[in-house]
This record gives sequence, structure tokens and C-alpha cells, in this order.
Amino acid sequence: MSTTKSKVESGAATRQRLLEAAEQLFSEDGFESVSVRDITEKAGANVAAVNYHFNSREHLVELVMERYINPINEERLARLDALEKKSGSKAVPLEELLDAFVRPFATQVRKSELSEKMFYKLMGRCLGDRAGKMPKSVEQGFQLMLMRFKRAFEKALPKLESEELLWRIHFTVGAMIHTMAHAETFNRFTQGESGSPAMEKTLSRFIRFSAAGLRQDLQSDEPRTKGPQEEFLF
Amino acid sequence: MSTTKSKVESGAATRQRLLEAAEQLFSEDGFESVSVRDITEKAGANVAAVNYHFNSREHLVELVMERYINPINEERLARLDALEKKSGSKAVPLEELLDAFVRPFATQVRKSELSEKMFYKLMGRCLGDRAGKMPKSVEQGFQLMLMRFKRAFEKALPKLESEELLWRIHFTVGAMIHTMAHAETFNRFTQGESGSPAMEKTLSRFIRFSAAGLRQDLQSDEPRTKGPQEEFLF
DNA sequence: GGCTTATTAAATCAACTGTTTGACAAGCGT
DNA sequence: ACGCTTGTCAAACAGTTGATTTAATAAGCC
Repeated sequence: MSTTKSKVESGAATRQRLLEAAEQLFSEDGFESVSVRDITEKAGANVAAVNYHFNSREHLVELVMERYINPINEERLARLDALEKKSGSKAVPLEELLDAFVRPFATQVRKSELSEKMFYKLMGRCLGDRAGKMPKSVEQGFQLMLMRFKRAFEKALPKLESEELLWRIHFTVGAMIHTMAHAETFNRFTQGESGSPAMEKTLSRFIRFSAAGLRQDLQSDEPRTKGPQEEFLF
Repeated sequence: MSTTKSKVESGAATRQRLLEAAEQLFSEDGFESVSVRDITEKAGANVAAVNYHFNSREHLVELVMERYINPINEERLARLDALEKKSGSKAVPLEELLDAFVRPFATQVRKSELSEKMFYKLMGRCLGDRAGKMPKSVEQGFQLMLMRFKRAFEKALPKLESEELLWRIHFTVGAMIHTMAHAETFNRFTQGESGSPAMEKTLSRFIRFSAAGLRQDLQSDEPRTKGPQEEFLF
């Protein structure tokens, strides 16, 4: 007698199927436009399953967001710690800071069971559509992480006025989010596995672009005594 | 006897009120999460009014998108035309290209009756959330405009390999969209009216950041005979 | 006065929303 | 063998969604 369809599957395999179905649908269609029934049907489960396993639809959404973003932010901080330890009292070079800021996406996608495209689109949706509607744990993690990185950027670019630096970081973050959210338009981005030359090259492109933008108008990373307040033409 | 509430307001004033209410709600909550009833209630109109004036909810959404994006893309092209005419056979300088690419947002917000914050958030939602779900007229306008600008960028940065250029434009667009979508986090962005120093300074910041990223690793804008294919560390 | 256009309230529609309920069955400890 | 927990199910729930229809009303125009 084979247990082709027992009513009680041992370790709550349904929960896992729901999670996977939800992640796939969320990454494709966005958090808002996926219904509980879409998820349960895709997972081959009952409509009530989502509420049984996750209490509510919104809890599931929050779980999906926390699951990958928190590890990414933690890895960012760990990498920053390592870099700062290595550099001692010196500032961490700008390119290394940016690497610590974006590489965690590439390493965490491998730990996950998601495809690169799906993972990046999902992250893009979290950081794009759902910005400001994050669960508390994520919000706190972001605040801490960004504060640390801002300080590191200030040290790496001591000539830069604080407000100008904030704007340049803002632009940098925008470029990063947009790249992830549209992981499908540039299929070069997804060719090969993580750690492949294609992936590595994209990271390199982003880091060099952002570094140039951040460093703009500063010939070296040495502080200047007093910058002349120049008028802008562009 | 004052006509405090006539049934037929002359030139279809209800339509205008619906449009304004929709734009406000869309910019705040996104296109997806605003219902027909939200709009009609805010506009002080009947539930049927949206379908009477716009045929369907989706038509209204498309109209809101077309209303501002198409003029922006047209102004972009007009500015590019003017710049290319002025430059003759020479390439248009990079900063001027970027200016033509982003300034139309600042000029069109003034033609509109929307606040800067609302306008930018609305544009951010169009370009972010609804990317790929644009009405045909907008889609076509984008394709044409981007093609023209891509060619102009190629001319301005002749040393740059085509794929690398595409990525850098991608990053630039991401920085722009993200800045608009979060027009409220940086309230400096919205202080003063359009054309004010604050607005002008933000444009300047974006242009200089993007120009540096686009021009990265190219000392001048002159073409080089053959670039050595260097390995990337970052 | 008749016609078009604009607007209203109210009702209705089918489809969809997230969530709840009650029953049922498997597994497990005692 | 009993009872408890856990997983799963079909069904129903109450609310919302976009859309349509009806009937009534009223202003502007020819």
C-alpha cells in the first residue's frame, strides 16, 4: 500500500510548497496582486492553508521579505566589519565598500533555492514597491546597516559634504534596485550561475559606475582643507 | 439664489475632479491599491462617474500615465534635437545630454497643477511599479526616445563598448527613477518651487553623478584606437 | 419645446477578496 | 484503546471589487 496522498504529510511539506509558490508569484506579479488563492492553487493546497501556516496573508508577505533581506543586511555588516578591521585606522577604499554593499545579494542567492532571476526580481520588489512597508525587523536592520555604511563612505570620501554624499548614496541605491528589479531585461545578467563571469562582471560594472559617481569631482580621496563653494552649471 | 450645487456643471467639471483625485491617490498609494470607489468618493462624485467619463478604471489609469509621460518624452526629444542642431557634426557634450534627459520632468511639473512631490511620486510609480505595463502610445514614445538618446550617448562616449554603455544607462535610469519615487524622503528635493535653487541643485547633482559614472575610466571623450581588454578587480 | 449632455442615487451583478468554521484523519504518547 | 496534537479539507462567510443598468433630474443649446 503506497501512501500516495496521505492527509497528513509529515514535516509540514505544504508549508514549504506554499512558501515557494508565494515567492515565485510575488517576484513575477508583485506582492499586491497575488491572492491567497493564487498561492494555494499553485502549491496544490487548500485555501485555508495560508492562514493555517502563516496566520494571515500579510504575515506570509513579511516572512518572504525577512527571509532574504535580513541575511543580506547581516552579511553586509559582516563584510564591512572585516574590511574595517583589515584597514585599521585607514579608510576602507571606496570600491571595497561598494563590493561589501552589493556582493551579499550574489552570495545569498546561492544559499537560496531560487533562480537568480526570481531572487533579484523579488529583492527588487521588496526594495522598490514595498519600500517603507517593511516588517520591523527589516526596517531596523536597514537603519543600522545604512548608518554604518554612511559613516564608512564619509571616511572614504572625507572631502565630500554630508548632504552631497547622501544624494550620491541615494543615486547609487537607486541604480542597484533598478538593476535587480529588471533582472529579466538584461538576460546577460542571469546567464551562468552565481559567481560566474557574467555575474561577476555585472557586479564589477555597477561598482565602477557607482564609485565614479560617488568620487566625482574629487581627484583623490584625500581631504581638502576648504572647498571653494563653486556655482553649478551642471 | 446661488447655484451652490447644480446638477450639470458646465464643461464636465466632474471629469476634472475625478482625474485630480485619481492622480493624488495613485501617487500616494499606487495604481493597484486604489479602487473606483476611493476615487469617486474623494472627488465627491457618483460611483458610476468613472465608467461614464473614462469607460473603465483601466482607461483612467492609462490616461493618467499618458498625460504627463508623453509630453516629457516629447520635450526630451525636442531638447535633444536642439542640442544636436547646435552641435552640428560634433557630439553633444555628455552633461547636456543628461540635462535634456531629466530637465523635462522639472518643466512639465510646472505646466501641471500637481505639487512637485505628488508629480514626482506619480512619475516614479509609472516608471517603477508599472514598468512594462504602459499604454501603447507611451511604450512607443519610450522606445523612440531611448533609441535616439542611446545613439547620442554613443557619440558622446565613442570609446565605450556598446554593452557597457547600455549598463551605464541602465544604472543612470535607475538612479533617476528611485530619486523621483522617493521625492518625500529628501524634503530638500521639494522645497521651493520648480526652477528654484533647490530643484536646480538636485538636477545638477544627478547630472554630475551620472556623467561621472557614464564617463568612468575614460579620461577624455575622444575615441581610442584599441582599448586593452583589462581584467576587472572591481 | 425638444434634444443632447451631464450628473445623481440606487440597485444589481458576478467575480473575487482574506478569513473562519467544523469535520475528519493520521500520528503519537501513555 | 484513548486522547491529544497536527495537518488538511470542503464549505461557507462577510466584505470588496469593477461594472452596468435604471430612472430621475437638470442645465445648455438649437
